[in-house]
Amino acid sequence: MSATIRDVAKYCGVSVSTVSRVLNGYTDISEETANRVFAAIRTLDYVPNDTARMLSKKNTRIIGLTIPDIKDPFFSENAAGAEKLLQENGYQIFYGNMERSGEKLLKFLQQARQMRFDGLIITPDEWSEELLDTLQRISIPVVSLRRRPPQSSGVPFVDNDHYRSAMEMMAYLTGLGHMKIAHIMLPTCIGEIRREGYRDFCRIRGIEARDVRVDLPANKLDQAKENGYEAMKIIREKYPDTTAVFAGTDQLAIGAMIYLREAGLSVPADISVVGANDMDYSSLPWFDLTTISLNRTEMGRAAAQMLLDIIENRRPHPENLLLGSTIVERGSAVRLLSGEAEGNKDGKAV
Amino acid sequence: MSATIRDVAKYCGVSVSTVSRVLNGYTDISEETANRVFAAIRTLDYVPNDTARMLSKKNTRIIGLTIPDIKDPFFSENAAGAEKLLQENGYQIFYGNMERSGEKLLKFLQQARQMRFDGLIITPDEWSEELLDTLQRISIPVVSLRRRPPQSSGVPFVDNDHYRSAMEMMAYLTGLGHMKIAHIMLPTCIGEIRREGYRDFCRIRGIEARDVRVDLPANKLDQAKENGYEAMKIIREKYPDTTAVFAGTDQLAIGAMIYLREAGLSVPADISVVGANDMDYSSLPWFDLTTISLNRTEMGRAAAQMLLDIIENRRPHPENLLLGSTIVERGSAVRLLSGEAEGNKDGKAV
DNA sequence: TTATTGACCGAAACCGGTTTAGTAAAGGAG
DNA sequence: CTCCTTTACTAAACCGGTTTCGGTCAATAA
Repeated sequence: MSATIRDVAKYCGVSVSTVSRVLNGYTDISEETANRVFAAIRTLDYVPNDTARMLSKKNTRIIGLTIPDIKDPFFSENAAGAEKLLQENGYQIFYGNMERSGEKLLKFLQQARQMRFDGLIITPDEWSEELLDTLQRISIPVVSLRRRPPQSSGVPFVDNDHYRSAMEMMAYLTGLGHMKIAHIMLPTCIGEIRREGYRDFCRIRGIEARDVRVDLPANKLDQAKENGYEAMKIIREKYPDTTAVFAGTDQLAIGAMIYLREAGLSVPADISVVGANDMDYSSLPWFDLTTISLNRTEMGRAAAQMLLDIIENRRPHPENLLLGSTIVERGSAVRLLSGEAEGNKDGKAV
Repeated sequence: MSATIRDVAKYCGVSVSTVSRVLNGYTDISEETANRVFAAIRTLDYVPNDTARMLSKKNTRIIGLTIPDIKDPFFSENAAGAEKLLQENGYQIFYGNMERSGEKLLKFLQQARQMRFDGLIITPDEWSEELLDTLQRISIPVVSLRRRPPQSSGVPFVDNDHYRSAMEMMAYLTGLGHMKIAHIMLPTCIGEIRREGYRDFCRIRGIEARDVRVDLPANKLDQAKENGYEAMKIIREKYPDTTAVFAGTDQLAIGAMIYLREAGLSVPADISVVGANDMDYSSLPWFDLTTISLNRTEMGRAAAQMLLDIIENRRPHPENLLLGSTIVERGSAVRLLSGEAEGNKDGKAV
């Protein structure tokens, strides 16, 4: 097999500990010895065995990061943000694809414990009792990304402030003169928060709440388009005078647009449509979707930073983090023509 | 810290080796002893330390899998296919995001060697000398996915037969009566193979080759849409009588469609457009793109299978694998009206 | 009765690193 | 010249598993 540290030591006539110290950058080594060691390492093509190092150092410098669904549109940028920061700090990321399954998450946590990961960034689809128990037991620092744990759990999280951004989007739409705004909600944690923002805004401004909930099975979230379609159909039947639709995600918005297209209605001339999350094809001229843009890279980075702070004990009681977002104005939502307008016309947010 | 195997042994008055044997399912253990051990494991909440296990077993049961680019549209399904098979065989996957960088790949291989991965599935964007050298040196079984290594390297690969599928697509288009078919090529390995198929088909059938090469920098492959747009512009200028466009990927096709839309031409009435790879939004009614569909899950699975065969020495000299593909007929390419048709009208492939 | 066999289990070496505790030699202070 | 530091290094324990080799004991065969 490949050379070990003892081979290196023997080769240049020093002790094993000396080689180890050279490798770990200790300063109480003469330059000459260090050079001999480096030379030996080169000629023997020695590569330290990380599994041995992990065992004796009692840390792995591996962070587990769960992906709720490998097609999750947030995943790539979230991961990129986290990975960059963690790698700068000498950590590796071990990704786990959960496929929207709570069981796979529990298995992953078990693995994390066996492999002695130094930390975890998780995005669980639901906070079951078993999950909270397991998190308690494994005693690995953990932060939740994009999912808010029960307060009692003590698990810190970073998320976007979806409540606020829903409010802002509604303010934007009313600012354009819309007062009959429907909402398509996805039955997820985030979807619920957004609807909450939508409803509260409606209540405060005294406009009718027209939210439609689509009931995707949790493992079929990729069917969002089909569900946006169905939801739009319901909206047209139930609230035919709706002038704007605020969809819980861009995918739902596109689904809604498919329905509208089939119904012979054009966006935004006949009806405005906005989404949330800013998918990469939302900007295509066919959709040109006005939407809520989240800084996904920053989110990943923030979660990683929080985790590092916990691991390195810099922050014993981490506070949760709610990040802001911005509305990217494109062409799918326009000012309501005066004839149809019924609300305020100040054109500004509340 | 958490309990060790020695704690368990002490707790139930047996030797360490006995506990180990129980854990590893040896049969020379009395049922009574095994039960005592299991009970102890439960009450002590013992979880074996995988880093120690890896060290003594001299294998990690970890497979490294590189992702050329975290937004790579093949990644998710490729990974899902590989992961399923590997997990069934007790392996974990360690993903590495290469961000289209050859240097990151080399670093990943270094890591793989330090961590003593049992195998590697890689998708390198180019086969540099250094890469081949490193692969040679690390002595970890490796298979290449979606990239054909130099024959001399001895690295086995699995890929789709892009040459053949390009030919099939051309046969499909000529079958629809098109004889003036342009091709948009992406400057990648796959792009080159597809163009080869396109050109050979043109030569064999005696039709003019009208291929346009777009020159994306390798790290900006996500700008495919912009480049499809530019390429389409060139095609319109250089070959204005073109009746069908075969784009090297769906993204290029969409970019071409954006240009056509701006130019006031409609697809497929004025011009047919087809793509390749079948992205998930290619089926949206706005595009309804006829394209080449590859079985990406199957590809990942095949690569994993090949790797397992190598690792377990079942196949000392693995053969490369070229998978087939199918054309999914949608609405973006139609039969050329007789008035415009100039070629054969048999409506079938060559 | 003795040898053989098989079931069950333990002692200790081993995997390849890190780390602690300590030592020899050289240099400086008194 | 002795004592005290420093410098440069080493021996050996340790991390927590696996595995080899062998031993004990009871049952069976000779």
